[in-house]
Amino acid sequence: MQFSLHNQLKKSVAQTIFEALQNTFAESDATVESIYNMIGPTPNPKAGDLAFPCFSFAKQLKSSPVEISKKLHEALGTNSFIEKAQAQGPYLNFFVNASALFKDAFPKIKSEEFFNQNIVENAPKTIVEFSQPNTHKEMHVGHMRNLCLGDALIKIYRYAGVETISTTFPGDVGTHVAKCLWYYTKHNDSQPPKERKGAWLGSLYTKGNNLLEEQKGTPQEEENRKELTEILKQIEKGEGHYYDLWKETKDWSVELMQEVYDWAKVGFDTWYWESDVDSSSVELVKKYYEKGLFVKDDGAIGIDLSEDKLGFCLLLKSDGTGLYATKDLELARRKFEDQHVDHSVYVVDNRQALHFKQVFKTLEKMGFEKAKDCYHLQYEMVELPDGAMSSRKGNIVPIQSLIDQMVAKIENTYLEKYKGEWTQEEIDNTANMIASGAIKFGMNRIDPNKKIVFDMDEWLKLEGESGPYIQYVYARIQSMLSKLNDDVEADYSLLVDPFEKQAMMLINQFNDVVENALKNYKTSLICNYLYDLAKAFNQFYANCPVAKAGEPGLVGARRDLSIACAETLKKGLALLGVEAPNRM
RNA sequence: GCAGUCGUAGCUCAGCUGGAUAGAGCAUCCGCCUUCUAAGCGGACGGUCGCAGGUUCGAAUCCUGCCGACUGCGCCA
Repeated sequence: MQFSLHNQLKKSVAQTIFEALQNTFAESDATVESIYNMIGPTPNPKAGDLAFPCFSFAKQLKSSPVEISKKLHEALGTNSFIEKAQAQGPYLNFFVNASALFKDAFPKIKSEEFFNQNIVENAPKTIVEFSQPNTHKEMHVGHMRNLCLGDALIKIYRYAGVETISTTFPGDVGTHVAKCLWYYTKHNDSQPPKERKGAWLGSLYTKGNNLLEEQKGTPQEEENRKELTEILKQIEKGEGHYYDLWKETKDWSVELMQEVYDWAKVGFDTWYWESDVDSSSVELVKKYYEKGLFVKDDGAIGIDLSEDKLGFCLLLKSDGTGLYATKDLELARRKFEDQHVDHSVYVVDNRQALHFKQVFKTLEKMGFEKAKDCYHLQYEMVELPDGAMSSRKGNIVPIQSLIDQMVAKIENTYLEKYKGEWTQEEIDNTANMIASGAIKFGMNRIDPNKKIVFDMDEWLKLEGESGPYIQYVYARIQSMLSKLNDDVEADYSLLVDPFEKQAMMLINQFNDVVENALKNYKTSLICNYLYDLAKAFNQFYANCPVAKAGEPGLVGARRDLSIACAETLKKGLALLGVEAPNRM
């Protein structure tokens, strides 16, 4: 992916360096763009705000980095964003005139121009597949990580100017469904509840699975297997009482999923069902088998990928039915050919790493050019302190239970003081907004390849580096602004406090963070940044009075700085799918 | 056995594609509400960056080996 030079400060400094370089070292082949990408942070504010390391030029310019830095410094032209430059050893450091920068940036922040730049150039049309829950099971907090990750990624892509399709691929067929329906028909004697039937259905799956395990090795085993096969057959054929039951119960699960999606305000442009691609994927594989790409081995059909060190990828079982990989081939074909995407991202946990390597390699061998633009965004599991969560065993924390406990905690502690003053509706809305913020921020905060050990008590603490911390800053700013006379004129040159500067510099970095998040598929970078910015605002707020700043120009300038912080935080939270409440 | 991911403060984690004195949160202890929401701010305590080599002007970051944890490896999804 190609990125634009969207950071005005860095672009302008890069231009200044470029000119100095041209004037001093004619043989330099550095471009404004290459310089832009080399400009980085300094270790501390005393050393400056931006650093330009000169090491990489040493060889080409046959001069020491220290010497280069010195000469560049002497040749440096003026730049309105730069207060002064300093050659410090091999680094050329710049002290930014943050108030000049802010004066330039604030109107663009207010008009949203700052947030509407194309960060990506020549963006490839992208599809992101995420949230692939199974029907007939209950969604747990592990599924939430996937949902939060995928949704944030989509929003970041779209923010950056990439046309993106969001899609989901629920597992509505397979042995888990058969096990659930088997128990439902043969052993269940309770009635489905009136509400949240999907959760009840999920518990039947767990019971069914346990009973089948128990009956292994008994005369019942053979009979059970026959029954499961019969269930699967009827679903595949689309007729019979099991098929009818499947259709009915599937809807219960989908309702439950939809409840979670609605709560999280996540939507999908396209829903692909496993049952949709089931038979067509088998046809697809047969076609390529006839072409000679796939081979028969031990009665089954697959592709030998051992020369790519990916083993053997099985595609048709000896009974002629397909597997997970089979369906993913057909699904990928549809994404390429029906949706015409150039770039395809799969948000799936890291246990599928080999699966996707095999699928992508197979697609490549099938002749799909876009196979090389497929990316498996893998993430580690959410576990409980005593190990992995498993619907099979029944030791899960349902998403709903986390939501309910969190909303209750927020209403009964933090929002308690507003009871009577606010309407119950506002209290409910706010509590849900904060709970959503806590969960989404919490799920995105951790680097994807680190596992999350889920501890309910920890999640219910809404202090420190959390979504509500950021939301709280936003709400406090709104509250402060509402009490402020907003027609005083700002004099930005009065913003000279280090805390003010810190906040202004961070705001300027917003789009750089988005760029990095995109480059590295790391939504966690957005979280880290928002926390830094919120923290910077809190420090500013604790040290610099706004309303009682004294000089009117300073009141206006601090007011605008607060507005800019609030708007940037709000935009950043939105990238995580988190709303910012006006009061909390 | 082979492959992948991870190993930074008591706990949970940042540390961007190597860069200048390793940073937060939680926990513990101490201070700050007669001024803009204390879900906050400040301070103290706390680290041989798993171990050993290597590359480099420079390594928590890259390479190799070892140790440890987790995951995956043909008829589940």
